[in-house]
Amino acid sequence: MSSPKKTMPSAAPPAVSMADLARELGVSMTTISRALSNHHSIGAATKQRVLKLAKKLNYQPNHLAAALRKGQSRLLGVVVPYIEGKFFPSVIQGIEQAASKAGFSVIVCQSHEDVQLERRNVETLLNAQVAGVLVSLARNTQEFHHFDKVRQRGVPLVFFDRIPPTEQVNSVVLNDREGAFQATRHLLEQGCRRVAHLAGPQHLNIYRHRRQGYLDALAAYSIVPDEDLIITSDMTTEDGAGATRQLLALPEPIDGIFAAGDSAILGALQVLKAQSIRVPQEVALAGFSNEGFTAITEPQLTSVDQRCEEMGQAAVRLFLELAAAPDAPFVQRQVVLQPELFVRESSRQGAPLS
Amino acid sequence: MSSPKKTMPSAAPPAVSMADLARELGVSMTTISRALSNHHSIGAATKQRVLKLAKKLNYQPNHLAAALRKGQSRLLGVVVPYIEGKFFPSVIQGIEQAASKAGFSVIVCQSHEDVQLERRNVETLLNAQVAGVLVSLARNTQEFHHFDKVRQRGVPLVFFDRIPPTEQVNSVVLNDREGAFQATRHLLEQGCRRVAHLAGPQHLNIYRHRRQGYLDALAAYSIVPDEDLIITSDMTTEDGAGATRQLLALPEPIDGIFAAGDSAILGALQVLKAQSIRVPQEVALAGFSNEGFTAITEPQLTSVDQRCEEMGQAAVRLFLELAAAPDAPFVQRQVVLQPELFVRESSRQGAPLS
DNA sequence: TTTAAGAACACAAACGTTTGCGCGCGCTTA
DNA sequence: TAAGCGCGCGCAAACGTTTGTGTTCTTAAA
Repeated sequence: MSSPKKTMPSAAPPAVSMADLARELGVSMTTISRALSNHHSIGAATKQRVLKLAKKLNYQPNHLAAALRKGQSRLLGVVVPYIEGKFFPSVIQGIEQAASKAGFSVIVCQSHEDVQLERRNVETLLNAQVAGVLVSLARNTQEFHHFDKVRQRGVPLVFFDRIPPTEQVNSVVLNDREGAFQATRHLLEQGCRRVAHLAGPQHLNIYRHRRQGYLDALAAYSIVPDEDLIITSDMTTEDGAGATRQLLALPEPIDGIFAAGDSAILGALQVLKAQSIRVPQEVALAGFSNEGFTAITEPQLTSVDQRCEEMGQAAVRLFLELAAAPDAPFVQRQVVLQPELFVRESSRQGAPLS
Repeated sequence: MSSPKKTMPSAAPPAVSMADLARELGVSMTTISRALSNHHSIGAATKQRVLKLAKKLNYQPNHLAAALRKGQSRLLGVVVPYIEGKFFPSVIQGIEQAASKAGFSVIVCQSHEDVQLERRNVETLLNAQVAGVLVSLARNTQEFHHFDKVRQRGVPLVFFDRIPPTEQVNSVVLNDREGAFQATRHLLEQGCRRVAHLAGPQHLNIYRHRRQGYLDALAAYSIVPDEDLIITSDMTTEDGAGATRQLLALPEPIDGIFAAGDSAILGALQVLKAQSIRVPQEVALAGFSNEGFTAITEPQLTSVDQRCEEMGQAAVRLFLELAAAPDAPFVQRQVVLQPELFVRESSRQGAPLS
């Protein structure tokens, strides 16, 4: 309204290109290109002139053209199952940080736990000529041929958190077994002797390892695992609630629950409170992921932190290594992060009642 | 290990291009290109042959080249302050959905509430030749020249949720005033008469409107607003807690709090419970955003839902409209979504004690 | 003084598409 | 029978970079 400009029919002024700079300075485009990328065969004086003019004309490099010519962009593709909750946003956060430090931009896709969409996402990313692909698998991904194309094109591929079981791949994971071990051992240290486990889909490495950690901790205390105390589900809040009701119906009562996810342990907590069973006095609880809400339930929930940001950063580092040596023969690399147990009221003996 | 392939030094097989298809079929690249894009000047028979061969050779179009030639890609750039919590992931969800339906891919950037990063993100997106830019402003963005470049390049620009105040822009927003009005009126209907308001930074449209809604509701009940009852902050949980302590120190007690964000109302709840003040009997609470944790606190928190997914979808629709008529003179468009109040225990009179 | 070497820059061919224009064919219409 | 028209397709020039291979000087070594 107060704007001085006329109606301006979006008169898109053709962006200034290297050709413009070259014409203006009376040199060739080669010189411009090399000056901007700080090539050694360009004189210091010329470089200065080019840089200065570029600033003045507000030259913006066309990354598309560069990517086309070089067959590779400065884009990093990421495929995650979803972005709700705390985990994936945080690891994306770590990825963005490390990537931007290395001069890469990040493009994020969600598979929504669907292998079909995952497939399409990978295609999309490849067509966008990404320099690398970072993937955390969808829940129902049991077949991995859609990743072959990535490698065939020579694009670095890194899996994180949820990784393929048998394939030779580069990956960064949490030591899920250790995290589960610590959480379960902690419950045992608090005096629990009948600790149940809410397990996730066992074809996923993370849930398999968490279950193993649980079993290992029991073994360390010479407790023989009771199959009735291990309930496998999709780990939603409702699943956790249902499983807990099932556990409470057992003839011999339980005194602790370790869930492979925080949503499930939340469901457990809700059922226990509804039935006026005191937490942690009668049943102690521990979860996995250190979700934001673990600190605001009553009692607050003990949980295993997954080092989300470190995971993202590590994935990018791994990608950069792979990108640095494009034609190197494949050697499997895996970085394993150490989890950290956050002990809160839901498992601490003598914790104040709410 | 069991893989039959040799060590395979990442022998990237040169991707099959339109030139390959043309050679194979003995036609020109023009024909290939037109056949693939279903151009009318290509015979049906030829189209079939091309399509078939493309499938057979697993031809993957190089979007970069196409984008370069056409000066526009099928990428949609999104800039948000952050992706934690529920709101932005959900709206991104809506964006992805609508975008993929229209054949666009989405690239997400976080500004981390920093105008500097926001500026850089916009640059990055433009250099990636995105077809459009969708933005929700960073908290400290008070100056908007970095968006001029977007329009200058003729790239459609849509703001959502947090939009510039004075500028002539296209935007999709929630009716924040209405949402705040409903929440506050609800508290008054429950019998509250001294309702406080935890307000956010007033240079942001959303917080200004929420405050106005609060004031309007008071006016509807002929209550003159008390400046002591309006506390402005950054709306973190700590801010909410601090503000609540401040309110409790007032000589005349309050009986309700409406916060412009859920984190703040959570802080309020924690302080009230710590001081054994009963919610909602002594002080009723209502927040804004309908975050996930509002359903798991005790008591559960009343909150205003922001129609996140609809917002994302609407933003994409707006973008598509703008993209359809590139040279149309600018006319300001704004779509306003209607909020929905979720009434829960924290405000319901006669709600069961936890 | 001759020669080799290096510094500083230019030529031109790529990268894989899209698209305005042109050309020949067979058909209809006058 | 000649003019006109639409169909189906090819030619070649873009789009904005990067880069291997020159080319021209200047300078140091032989």
